[in-house]
Amino acid sequence: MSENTTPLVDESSILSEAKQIKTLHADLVEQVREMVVDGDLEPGAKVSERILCERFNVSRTPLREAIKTLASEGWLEILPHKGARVTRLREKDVDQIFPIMGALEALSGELACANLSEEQFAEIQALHYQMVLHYTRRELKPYFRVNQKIHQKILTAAANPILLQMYKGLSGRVRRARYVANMSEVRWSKAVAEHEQMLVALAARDGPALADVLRRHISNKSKTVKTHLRGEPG
Amino acid sequence: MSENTTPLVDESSILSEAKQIKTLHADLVEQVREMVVDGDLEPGAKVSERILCERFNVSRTPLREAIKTLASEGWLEILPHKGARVTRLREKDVDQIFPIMGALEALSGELACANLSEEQFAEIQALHYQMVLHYTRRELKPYFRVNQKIHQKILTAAANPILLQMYKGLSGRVRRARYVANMSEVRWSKAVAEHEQMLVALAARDGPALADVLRRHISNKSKTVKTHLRGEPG
DNA sequence: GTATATTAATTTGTATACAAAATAATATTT
DNA sequence: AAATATTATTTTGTATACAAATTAATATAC
Repeated sequence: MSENTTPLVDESSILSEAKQIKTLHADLVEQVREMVVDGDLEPGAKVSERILCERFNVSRTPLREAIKTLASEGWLEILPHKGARVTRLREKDVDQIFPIMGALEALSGELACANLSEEQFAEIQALHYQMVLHYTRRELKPYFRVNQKIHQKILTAAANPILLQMYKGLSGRVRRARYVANMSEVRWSKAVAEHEQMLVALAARDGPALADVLRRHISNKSKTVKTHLRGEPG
Repeated sequence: MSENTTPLVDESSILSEAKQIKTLHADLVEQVREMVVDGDLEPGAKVSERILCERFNVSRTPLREAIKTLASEGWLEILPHKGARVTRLREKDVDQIFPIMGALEALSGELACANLSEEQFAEIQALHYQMVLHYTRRELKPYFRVNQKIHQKILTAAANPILLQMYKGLSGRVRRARYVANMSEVRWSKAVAEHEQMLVALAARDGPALADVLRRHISNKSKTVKTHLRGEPG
């Protein structure tokens, strides 16, 4: 509800609320991941161990462990003896990732409909209208933020932490591309229309319908991103 | 992650000789993962760094990196300052994992139907009949092996390496449970019937139909595994 | 004898040290 | 001057060393 929450990637809230036991490794995974998500480390950029060690005042050991974890999560690519780079999103990757996100979102829709409480629905509904408002004002950035929250809520309502984790992994990898890819006016209006359908399906707890909308929604998003990727030089 | 998915280093595919570069980290990831899959390390067992270092004649540094990677892949759980354990499958996990596998398999079915060559279909068909033969002879182990191969072939035909990778991650986590869970006679015959339907759908390149069968198939499998898990003490 | 407290041993977490490979810089040849 | 070879520097990969926390063992109290 509060606006200061930077979106996405805070599994700590799900996994363990109050954990005093912290390791540098875990911290570094979180922090470096955030650097990638926020664009402090741009796609394709080299991830220098020395630089990051100095940045965080740690030795190479925990940092390297973090790099390995982030590589496994798909954020970084490791080239043996040449170091790590931020994974760059190619059209090929978009082709692979979006259908998977579609399948996972569709599943989340079905599960959410089965589990959704009236309270949760009300929350999503509120976010929806908030998003529509941003749309009418053509406020892209806030629109995106609320949009993300809605999808997050649905994922959460699905009550499947593993599903949520996997989705976040994929979502993070395409996040920047999604954000950067400006939608056309017509596409934007269609996206909002799709969200209207989501709300209807959610209200009726119609799992298959919601799954269908979500799949179409993300498929369209994929097209937008790909168009944008094509327009940009590698 | 680094089994037979497409290499992250796409430029090297042209040069193609640089595959010989191996790091201890990558090797260890593979070997320890295999130990888990093969049951050399049983679910819930503690993964001692010292033991494994001695086993593979390596220092702790690359081994710990491997452990972090395997934890990220879901094979191990790390308890800070207490070490790593082989992830134990609880009924809750089964409830979460199988629906996701269902969604991913369904997607793979759709994609496979879109891409499947006659040659690939013939291969799957051959495996299918081989599997049926094992069924008639009630040879459970070979049945499972061929079964796995069929699903693997479908996944491969989907031509989506990221999808394959994610599926393998989940599949590995439930592999032992699947294997150990003896099917009842009636369930086994139903499973074979489902496989027949898969072949029909594949032959017709009917994506939705195949997706549907795969989803039902894995849903039934889930029930079997859960029943078995319940029968066993935690 | 059981339970708690204290100490010793092991194990994990992190930092440093050294080896090997890759990159940058310099020199050499044409 | 361009291209190649050679050397120096940096960076990654691995091993070792030390610190902190956990587990085990021992001692003490009841």
